[in-house]
Amino acid sequence: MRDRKSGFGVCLHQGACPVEATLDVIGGKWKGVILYSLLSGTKRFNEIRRAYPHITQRMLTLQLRELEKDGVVHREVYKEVPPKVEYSLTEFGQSLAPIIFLMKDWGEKYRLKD
Amino acid sequence: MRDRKSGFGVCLHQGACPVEATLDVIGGKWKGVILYSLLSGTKRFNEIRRAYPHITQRMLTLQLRELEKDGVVHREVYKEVPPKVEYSLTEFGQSLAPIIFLMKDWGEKYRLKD
DNA sequence: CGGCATCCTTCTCGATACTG
DNA sequence: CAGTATCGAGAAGGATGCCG
Repeated sequence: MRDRKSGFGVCLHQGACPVEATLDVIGGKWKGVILYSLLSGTKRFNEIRRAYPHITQRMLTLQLRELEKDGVVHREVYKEVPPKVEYSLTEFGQSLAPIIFLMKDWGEKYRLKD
Repeated sequence: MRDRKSGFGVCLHQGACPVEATLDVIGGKWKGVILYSLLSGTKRFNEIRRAYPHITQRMLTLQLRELEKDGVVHREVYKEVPPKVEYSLTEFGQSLAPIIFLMKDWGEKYRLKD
């Protein structure tokens, strides 16, 4: 599913799995948390890192790049020293908010079920 | 995230990522579609296969087993010849319906954006 | 600060073949 | 019909080090 180049296109044109199309955007290993943290506002790279220390720097970068490529996250680079990069949701990304919030609610409600 | 044995427990007890808890349940490669197809009612194994021919038999089995383990899908085996196995959502699984539907809506709305 | 490059390990997934 | 078993390729992910 994560394989946008091959599998996803096929999936889309079959017109049979809109759910997968959505999961393709938000289903990455850390994308849920990243999007969730950006829902509360623009964040710097290390702000997100501090919020989720168990995400490696590499993974955070990679996932953010994919989210950027999918058009849900905006990356603003300030040409300063030291560098400053801010991430925020695009308007398109905001359209995912209801889903993220529902997932948050569900997770909070049932997390202890196990 | 898929790694329930190590990562998930940690995530849960940190109490910091309810969104991940949800994605852990529905974020598997084919779980979205499977759940979506079960929302419209009980299905036999090969019914789901026919609906999504690009899911291999192996993967369908594996994903269904995980969903069963998570308590969202019920597996009913009829002791007949030939065998008959029916899959349905548990009541717990039904609680995911709003999320799945939202994801379906989003996917339908934005699938052509690329 | 916010990365990227590299190496290396782990895991996922598909293909194929076999079974009650 | 509804699986299970096994193999192997490739992707995902972690650790580490370097850079503007």
